Amino acid sequence: MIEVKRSETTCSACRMRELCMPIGLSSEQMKLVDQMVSTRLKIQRGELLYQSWQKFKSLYAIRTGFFKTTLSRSDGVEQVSNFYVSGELLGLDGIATNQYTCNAYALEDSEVCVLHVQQFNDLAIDVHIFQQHIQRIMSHEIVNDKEHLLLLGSMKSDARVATFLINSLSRMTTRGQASDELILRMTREEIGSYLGLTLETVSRTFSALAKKGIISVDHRSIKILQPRLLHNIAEHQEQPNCRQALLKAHVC
Amino acid sequence: MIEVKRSETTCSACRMRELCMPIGLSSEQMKLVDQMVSTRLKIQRGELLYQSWQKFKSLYAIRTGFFKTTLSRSDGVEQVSNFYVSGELLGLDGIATNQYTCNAYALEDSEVCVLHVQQFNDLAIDVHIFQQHIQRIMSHEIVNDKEHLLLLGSMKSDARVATFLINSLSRMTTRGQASDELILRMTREEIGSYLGLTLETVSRTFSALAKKGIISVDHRSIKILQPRLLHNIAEHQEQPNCRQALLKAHVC
DNA sequence: TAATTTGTTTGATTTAGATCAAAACTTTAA
DNA sequence: TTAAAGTTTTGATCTAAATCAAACAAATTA
Repeated sequence: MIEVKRSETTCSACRMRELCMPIGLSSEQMKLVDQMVSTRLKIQRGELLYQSWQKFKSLYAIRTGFFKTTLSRSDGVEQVSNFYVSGELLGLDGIATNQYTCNAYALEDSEVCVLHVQQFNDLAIDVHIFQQHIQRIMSHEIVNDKEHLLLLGSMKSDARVATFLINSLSRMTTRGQASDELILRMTREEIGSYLGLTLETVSRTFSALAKKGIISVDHRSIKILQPRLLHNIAEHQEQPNCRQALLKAHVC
Repeated sequence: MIEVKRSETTCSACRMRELCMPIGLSSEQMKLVDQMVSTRLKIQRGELLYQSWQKFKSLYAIRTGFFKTTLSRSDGVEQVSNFYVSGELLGLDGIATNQYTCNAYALEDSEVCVLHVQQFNDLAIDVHIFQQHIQRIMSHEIVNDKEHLLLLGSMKSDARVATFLINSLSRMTTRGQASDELILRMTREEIGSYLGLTLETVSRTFSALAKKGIISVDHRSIKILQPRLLHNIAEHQEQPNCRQALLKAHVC
């Protein structure tokens, strides 16, 4: 009876199980996971899912929708730190200090599965494989952040924008149908903040790429016409610090 | 007998146990951890501990010494992604993909405890509390990376340098004796790479801070004379994107 | 429907920090 | 001890990207 009830209230369509938990749990263990992710939450465009300094209570698996996370500077300005699409996990930054360290906003009407940390901990005691999986996801987050560090620390603006387009596209295609078209869910300002650029520079770079015939831009719909050339631009990161490149790698 | 032997070969002086593993393991479990960290490795200044794309075999707890990790750009130039002091854990980035994603260099003669991943996994099955602890360390790494992202994405050069000095000092003092003096183990070029600046800008910023009497610089020894003012500079991050600050936080 | 707000593009100008250059200082090697 | 290599400082110049500005387009709201 509980079984039947759960099949109604549970995240059965939630991609959590397929995407985030594709590992060998017994059906007994899987039931526990199901119970854990049974709470859903709808959240509207523009709303805050959680906020920096709030007590860490849950992880959130995105069922549908689109999110950005931002980091708050001491002067109150927020810098976009990442974008998250359906199937991805929000809130991992909270584990370290039991407080969230960024703010998560829905950029479109979204639905998430709530994984309460208490249930999560209870479960983890039994299901270490689950915990190992979370560990893997966290390590992935570290790897992503390092890539982003590299982008912010040493790539010039057109390489940053090109990298952003390539990554956005591949993220879409791994989660859905392959395509050369990209629907951006965020503003130029949010892209700029994410890439350490102003919105004007982002806009100008889009225009320049379009003029060269590498992409076509129709408001928030971007078509990648010459992926090869776009990759070249993303990789052609000799400036700034060309001198250093020369010294160390004998390039330039 | 094994007990006695272990006390000789084991990382008893290794701060691993105190610093990285200060959690409630039974003495039985602690024995397992001790066995696991019993392999030590000496590594000389300038040498590579592990390298990007190598198979992930171990985590390394720094016993003594100082390390930098670098990210490799596709053109071969390396950007410094972090510095690590004794008591900290190297190699967490390898868990996600079973390959290291950065290069770890010793900046001075160092000694590490080797945690072989196989032993590590076997142990984790028994000692989930250990695994939880690793999880916490990883989450901390994520939090640190996010802070670094914020620095690279939206702080101007003097705030970056001030933040670097403050963080370096606090990292030293948490691990040792409190002091207002800081011995840098890395070159200006490495600091610049870490902060997304050129070595000249780092040097100029040091000189400017010294001229103002906020710090004093004697080659690689830095004395913090006015920590209050240094904090102000680190936090005074209104530029760049002053307009955005104005729009969003009504500052400037 | 017009009115208002929000987001985007493009142009002109400015500037923080990069680049280039050279001298001075430190460390290591011979 | 000198030599050679590596590191740091400081100055002059240049440039990529920020800032300022204004027109325009899209999305919301009245």
